[in-house]
Amino acid sequence: MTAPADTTTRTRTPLNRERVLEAAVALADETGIDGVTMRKLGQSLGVEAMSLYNHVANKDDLMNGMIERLMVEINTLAADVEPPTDREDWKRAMRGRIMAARSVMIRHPWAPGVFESRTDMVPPVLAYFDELLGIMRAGGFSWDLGHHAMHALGSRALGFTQELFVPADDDADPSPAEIEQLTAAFPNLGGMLDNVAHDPTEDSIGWCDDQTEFTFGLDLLLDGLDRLRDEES
Amino acid sequence: MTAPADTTTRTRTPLNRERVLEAAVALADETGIDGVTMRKLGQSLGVEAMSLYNHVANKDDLMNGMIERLMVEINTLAADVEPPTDREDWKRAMRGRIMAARSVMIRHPWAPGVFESRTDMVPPVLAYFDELLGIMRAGGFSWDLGHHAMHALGSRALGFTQELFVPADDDADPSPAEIEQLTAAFPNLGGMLDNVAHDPTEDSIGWCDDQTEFTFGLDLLLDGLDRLRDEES
DNA sequence: TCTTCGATACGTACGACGTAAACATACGAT
DNA sequence: ATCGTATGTTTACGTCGTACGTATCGAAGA
Repeated sequence: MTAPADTTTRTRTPLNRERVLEAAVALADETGIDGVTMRKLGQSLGVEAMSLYNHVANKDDLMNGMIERLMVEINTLAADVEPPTDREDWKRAMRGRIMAARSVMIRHPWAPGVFESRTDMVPPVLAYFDELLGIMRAGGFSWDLGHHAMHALGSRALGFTQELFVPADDDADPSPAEIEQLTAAFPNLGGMLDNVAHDPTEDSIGWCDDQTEFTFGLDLLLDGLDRLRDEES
Repeated sequence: MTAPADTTTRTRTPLNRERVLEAAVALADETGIDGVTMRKLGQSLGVEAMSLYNHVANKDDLMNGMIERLMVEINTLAADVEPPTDREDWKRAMRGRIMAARSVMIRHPWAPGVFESRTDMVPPVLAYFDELLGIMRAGGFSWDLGHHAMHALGSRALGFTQELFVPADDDADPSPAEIEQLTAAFPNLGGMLDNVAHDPTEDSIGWCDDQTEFTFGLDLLLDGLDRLRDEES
């Protein structure tokens, strides 16, 4: 049954943690996070599922590793953003780093969900937040205000916010009949749908221009924090 | 084997969707959302797992139903919050409703996770958002600004934000050694830990006073929106 | 009163999942 | 040449969601 066939002809590329995580990220990009099972991940590496456990403690550890990889990606991009040049420049430096994080999140749509499900303190995540906090400190924030600021930003600091409604895939946009029904039951939401411009040429997931909404909320917070910082000093 | 024993003595209380959802919420409250499996839910109702499918299409539908129940709870509380009395009163009315939502989320700690994992438009959720939007409209918001506002608030409108780090349960608070290590590697985070007051008498999950941070972020956004509304008119 | 039928509950079964345990192989240092 | 250690395989267990067929029951019609 098991002839020692190819052991001589092919020296197997050795697996290691990095290759496992890389494959996991790639698999998640292709098939979504639910497509990442130990069996399928093994398959994508030409290996049995249990072999993965030599490089990863368990599935939780695998997820943490995937996050770690993303964070390295983010921190690399963030390193290209100019550090603040003076006390008033904190907002620009911060915004740049957050938008860098966001660009990575957009490349890996499964990532926000994984981040949300995880509560462990992964070092590269800490490094990222430490840098944000450092920028605020350099901008004159008190420890207290900086602390509040991190909470106020929340997941926005990592470049994502909860998408309220992602329309089901079966028909991307709601039909006119559905809209009419919705407008009747919920007049304010209906009015909004009628009156808010939805430029279909923009690349937007569903109805709203993600980028616009994200920066709107981000700037609202950053401007508010800027005002508080001024009052503080 | 199967004597028709108790069919005469006991008329079984009939199951229905409402009872199933109620039991599911109770089970989630007791054992966490992962404790809610079809088998265990059936067990808690004295019924086989498959019987539940007579009242619930599938597990997804069950989850939607649980959310629906929570939203009814929220909307009931929100109905007690005075509607805005004049154009300037929008912030109070909005804040009250959001804090009502928050009180429900705190009673059901599993709820944010379920909300985050769901993308369907459950009617009572729409009703809630419709009401928030109505309050803003009554306060003089344009459709556009109201729309941006909902995005800016994000999950905060439902009374929760992503908790960045929930310390592992094994030891609730990090040990001094861990803190020292962390401070060394991440000076800004370390400085914050050293300098931010953490009143242990407050009921706070871990290090930060949830309520304080939540209202801080919420007010930051509401104040910023108020300023934009003023500029708009 | 007896029959019939639709709704409801049960029981069994299947495939997928994470992973424990025992085993096999390969490799670098002695 | 040998032997421990790191790595990959095989088998198996328990749990999950749920498809499918059967049994039971209350109410309506004969």
